[in-house]
Amino acid sequence: MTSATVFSAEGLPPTAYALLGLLMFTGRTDAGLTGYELKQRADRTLRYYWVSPAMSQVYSEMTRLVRAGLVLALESPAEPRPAVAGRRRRRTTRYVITDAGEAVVRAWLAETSPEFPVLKHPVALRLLMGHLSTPQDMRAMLETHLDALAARRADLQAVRDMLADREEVWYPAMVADWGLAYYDAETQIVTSLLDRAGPPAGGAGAGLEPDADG
Amino acid sequence: MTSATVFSAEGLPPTAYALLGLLMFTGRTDAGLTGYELKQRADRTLRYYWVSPAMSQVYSEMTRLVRAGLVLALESPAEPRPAVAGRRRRRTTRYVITDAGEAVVRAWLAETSPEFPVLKHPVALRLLMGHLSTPQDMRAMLETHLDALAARRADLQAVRDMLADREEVWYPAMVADWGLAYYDAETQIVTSLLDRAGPPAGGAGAGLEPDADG
DNA sequence: TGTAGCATGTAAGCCGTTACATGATTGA
DNA sequence: TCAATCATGTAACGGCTTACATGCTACA
Repeated sequence: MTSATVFSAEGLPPTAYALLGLLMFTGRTDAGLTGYELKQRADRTLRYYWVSPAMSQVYSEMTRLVRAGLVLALESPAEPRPAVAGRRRRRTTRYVITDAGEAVVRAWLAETSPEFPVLKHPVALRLLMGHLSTPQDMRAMLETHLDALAARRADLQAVRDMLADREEVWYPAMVADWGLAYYDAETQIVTSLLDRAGPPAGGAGAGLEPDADG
Repeated sequence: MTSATVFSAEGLPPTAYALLGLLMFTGRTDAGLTGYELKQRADRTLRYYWVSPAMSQVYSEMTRLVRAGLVLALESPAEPRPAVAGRRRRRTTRYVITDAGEAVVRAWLAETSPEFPVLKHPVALRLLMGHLSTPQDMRAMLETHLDALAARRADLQAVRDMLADREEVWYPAMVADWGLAYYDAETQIVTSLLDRAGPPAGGAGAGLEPDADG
């Protein structure tokens, strides 16, 4: 229709689509989101299976999207004096996705296929070099990782609870459940690695086995 | 001991430690590894829980590490004529980790603690925005992902088989098993998501449920 | 009055990728 | 002789982060 539809659907980094996607939940009918709020949403969603971009990136990405006509920046209409007592008047930029923006997200979803996931797992990376450390230290590392995993899982569970069974967020809830199952699986796997017998002889003892000294 | 031990253990990107770690397997006693071989090792190990760096990065990283004294670049001693018939004579740079390099890796392992893993999961990211697509398309995406998962798993299984039960690679085998279990878990989770009932009403039908049209 | 949260950016810089360029060796 | 693999780099650039800078509002 408009010339705006010509925008190349590629050329945008995945994080841009992620942010556009977040704007599709509240940014359409409502007043939109501030950069700050966008970052908060990201922390509660993207964080678990993507990356929560830095504040500065949220802003620079919004600038880019506004320039591309995919997002509208609403300088909020002043409200010169505090309208309601005790209510902070907000004079900030609120971002709203445009029709062109929505079209771009839909096209991206429909016409491109997802790459295989990339995992950056510092614990696994270090375990690979276990022979440079001690079995005790490797055990400790894995146990610490179990704690971190539990903490993360609790965070995500809180998010999941917020989503309750509201239908608008059916898919986000689904993704959250995916994440929970993922953390559970990783917990099981790491636990079983800890149970596993240590490296064969040679080394200083029992490997990953809890040292039954004495 | 030597002034080389002063090298700041930080300041190196994780990929540098990963590459140093790879050099610790063969690069110590043997003739070392070429950049090319290093990349191959990375493809068989790092790839599954980290990132397999581009060739160009392998070289630039080696350059950095050589400059830092953590790696030795051996310009191979010529072998002017093909020593053995049918055997390619290699006149290439082979990289060997130095004592300082080994110290740095060990210090990194012992003194720094791993960050929480980061997952970049394009499939989950798209599923989050499922309401912008059709349940059918989401189903198809997840099914395609299952195929990709199976292919990846097979690759990793092949790697695991190569590691057999050789003790030098006990830890790499452990990490490979971790990866296999991880892929299995993800397969289960995605399968269960596909079995799950679709989004409640409103939308055009049965959600993720296989459409029982007619 | 001060701190915490809200809000918005700029600047510098590293990590890492793709694209490009080059050339030797092996085997069909 | 041609293609595939081995082998090594440079250049340009993009994404994303950290550090820095600024200022307002709410509340204790």
